Parts: sequence; structure tokens; C-alpha cells
Amino acid sequence: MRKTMVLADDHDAVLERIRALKPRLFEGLTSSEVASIVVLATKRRFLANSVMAHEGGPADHLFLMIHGRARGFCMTPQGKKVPVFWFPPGEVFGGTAFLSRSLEYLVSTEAVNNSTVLVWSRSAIRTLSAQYPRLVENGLLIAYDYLVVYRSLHVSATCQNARQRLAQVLGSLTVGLGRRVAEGIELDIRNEELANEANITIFTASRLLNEWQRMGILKKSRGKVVVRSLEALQSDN
Amino acid sequence: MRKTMVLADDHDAVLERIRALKPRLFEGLTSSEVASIVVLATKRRFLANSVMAHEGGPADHLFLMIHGRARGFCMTPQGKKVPVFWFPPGEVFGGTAFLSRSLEYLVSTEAVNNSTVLVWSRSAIRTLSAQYPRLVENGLLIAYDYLVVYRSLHVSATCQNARQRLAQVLGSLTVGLGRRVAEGIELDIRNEELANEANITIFTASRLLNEWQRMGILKKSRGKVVVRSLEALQSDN
DNA sequence: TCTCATCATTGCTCATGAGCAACGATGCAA
DNA sequence: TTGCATCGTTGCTCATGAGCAATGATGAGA
Repeated sequence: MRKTMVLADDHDAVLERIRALKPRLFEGLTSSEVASIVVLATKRRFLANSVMAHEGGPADHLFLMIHGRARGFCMTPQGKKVPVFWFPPGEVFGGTAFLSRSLEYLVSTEAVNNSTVLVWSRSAIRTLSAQYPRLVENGLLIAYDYLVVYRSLHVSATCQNARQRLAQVLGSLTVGLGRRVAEGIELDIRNEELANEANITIFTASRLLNEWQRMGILKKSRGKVVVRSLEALQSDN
Repeated sequence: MRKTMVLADDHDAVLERIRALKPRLFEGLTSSEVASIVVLATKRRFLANSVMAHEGGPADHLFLMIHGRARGFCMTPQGKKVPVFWFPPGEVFGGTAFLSRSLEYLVSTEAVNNSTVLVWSRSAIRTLSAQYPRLVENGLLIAYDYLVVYRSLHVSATCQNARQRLAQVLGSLTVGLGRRVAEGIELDIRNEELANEANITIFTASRLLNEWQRMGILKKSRGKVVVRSLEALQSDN
């Protein structure tokens, strides 16, 4: 976990990257406004599997994914990890630091790949949001999307069975993380991760995936799934 | 469903009520600021069981509960109601109208009792939030609380069994809606409503409640539950 | 090429809670 | 006081999917 101040020459590269990502956080702000916001951030790298923000810990930093991929999760009282959000590049996490009262992070966030993020201290982000009210407006839009995700998770958990949940997880991961290949869309993922996302056991996941493989809907190998027909997957169930 | 403009003499009564409720929406604002915000609202009454805001419909109004009680819920693809939030007096719903982009309501909200609410049009609330940035800040704090609720719902659905979920529902309803009586805390609620909240069937609800009754933890009658010992309820499971 | 850790499969049992039918209880309204 | 609608109960069966043990497959590193 290295920490680097944003320096003059690096700054330009970061701004370039941000122009490409078009983060929702900066929607409606001019390039020069974005530049003056980014200059107050720190660039940090995190190794895969390292936790960047801790559920229940003081929300004193706001993060913006630049490279890599992160996952928000919370812990059950029994110590089980419950995955919630995915944060691809351009997404913001630790948004609790935005709030006018000092509160706690709602979820932990861990880097899935080696990742680069921009980090603002809460005091910096509070100063900035006084200066650029648009930041707060964008924060609300982002919070709305979190609620959309949570609503669909909740409906899934409430009224879908294991097969439907796994199909849905596989569908969204295929769209989000998949690589187009000759036979379909390829996804580097283990059964265990799929099972966690769908809240089923690895046994049930294995059985369902095998069933879909027999139906020709997908093809599995160790740590990999190739989805042949996303439509068939979604209409099965 | 009657609609009444806020008139001069009514206005004072509404402001009085709001002073008593101390809505989080108005935290950090002076009385005169609150007055100038409230003057742009419309007072409306809704009959019990009427739907005030529709999931998926355009989010063009912000609501503040004054009297009564409301419930936010969303619909599954199969048409089942999934209860999500409770809105007691002083709480805000339809917060999506706050956002800088015109979006859709995430949940429907229905009055449980005959209720009185203040209603702002989206354009009014947008004007006000430009004038009082604190409103947007408070909106973010409220969104944070919605996320807290959703997180706990999600964890419940993910890793708790029927008994634990019902105990939790009963616990929170007892605290939220219960009346203190000689034998404990009394709650006017039918098995069916408890079952819906806990996402179990009325049969399972009936069986669990009977079991707790036999243990002396509570006492049931038609449409009513008297919780004798909240602690015993929560430590059972 | 062999070893070994990790990942995946499969057959089995079992607990949970849904679903249904039949019945019972309650209380309002005519 | 007698219907009657609503609410609640109980005994039963059944589907789902968890959990476990044994086994198999894969691939990276020595």
C-alpha cells in the first residue's frame, strides 16, 4: 500500500484519466473546477485483497476509483461476508465522508485487483462541497444509485430462489466483467465467488452451473465461465 | 384525498407542529428559514391505505409527514408487496424529487393511518435547495439512514432464519408503534402484517407467535400482540 | 514429472419453512 | 342472536437448498 502525493506531472496524467472516466461525481463541473478538486486529492495504490475502508470505522476519507476494481461488503454477526456493491473505475466509495455530520462507513471496501484510487480527507471534501454545491448534488445522485442497487438486492433475496439469484448474478457479472470471446462471454470467476454473490452454497452453485452447462447455456472450467447465451440464462428459471 | 393550500392561520399551526417534530430535513435552519420553506408547501390529507407516491412514477413531489404514519414498499415481479421503510411524523419521503436530475420514485408510499403531509413540488424544492444548501446536506443525511435500513434488511434476509427475522420485526415494531400497558407493550397488528414484514408465511408466523406465547414472552389476541419481555424475545433464537 | 494446494463434483441426509385444507375463533352488522 | 366475513390455528406433505464426506480435477512450483 504505497502513498504518493499528486505531483505536477502526475497530476496531468490523473486528469487525463479522469476525463476519460467521466466520473459521475464531477458531472456538471468544468475542467478547471475538476482540476482544482483533484489537486486536493492524494493518489494511492492498494494491493489486491487489501481493505481500503472499514465498515463501522470513522468515515474520514472519500475515494474515487482510478484503476482496478473494488467491492463493498458488510459482515454478518456470524462473521460472514455479504457482498453488496461493485466499484469499477470512475466510481466513488466512502461517500459517507461527504456528510455534514461525522459518521461511520456503512460497508467495508476491498480492492479486488491491484488498484489506484484518489483519496480526499473529509475536511478537504467538506471545504470543496461548500465551494462547489454541485458536488453535493452529485453525491445525492450517487446515493440514489446505491439505493437502487440495494432495492434490487432486497427484492432478489425476498422473492427469488437459488437458481434465479445465481442467474442474475452471473448475468450482471457477465455484463460488468466479461470479455467477449469466440464462444461467448468469458468471465474469470470461481464457483465460490459466484456462490457468495448469489448467497448460495458452493454445492448448489456447482450443481446449477453443471445443469446450465448440460443445457449448452455455458461452459465451465476451473476459475472460469464462458457464457454462451445470456438470453437463455435469463429466460431459464 | 383533500387538498388544502397552506393559509395564513393554518400556517402557524403547521409551523408549531414542525417545531415539535424537529424534522431532520430542517436541521441547522433557523425558524424564519423553515417558515419560508414551509410557505411553499401544500398541506394534504390522505386516507388510510391510499398510495401517496408510486414506485416507478416521476418523482415530482417531496413529502413530509405531519400526522399519521406511512409505509414505503416495493413490488416484486410477481406482484408481492415488499415493505421497506416506515415513515413516522417528521420523516421525509419522496426524496428522489430532491435530485438534480428528474428520476423515478424507488418505492411506493402508502398511508397506514389517515395522514397529513406537507408536499413540495420538485421545482419548489429545487429552488429552495439552491437557496438553502443545508437542505441538500440534510437530504444526504436522510439518504444515509435509508441505506442503513436497507443494509440491515439485506443482512437479515441473507443470514437470519424465520424465527430471527420475526423476532427482529416484532422488536422494532414494539419500539416504534407499541403502547406501554400494565402487562408489557401492546401492539395493534395482525399476523399477516408481521409475516409480511418478516418475509415469512402467516402459518409460520402463527406457529412462532404461539411458541413465544407458551414461553410467556408475549400474549396474543385477534389483531393484537402484547410483548411481555422484549429482552427474552431478542435473546431467544 | 511429481507434489501439493486449491478448486470442483457428487451422492447422500437433513432442517427449514412453504403451501394447503380443514377447522376454529372473533366480532361487527343487520 | 344470527349470519358472515375476517382472522387465526393446526396437522400434514413437500420442495428447496444447506451441510458433509469422499472423491476427482487442475495447475503452479520444485
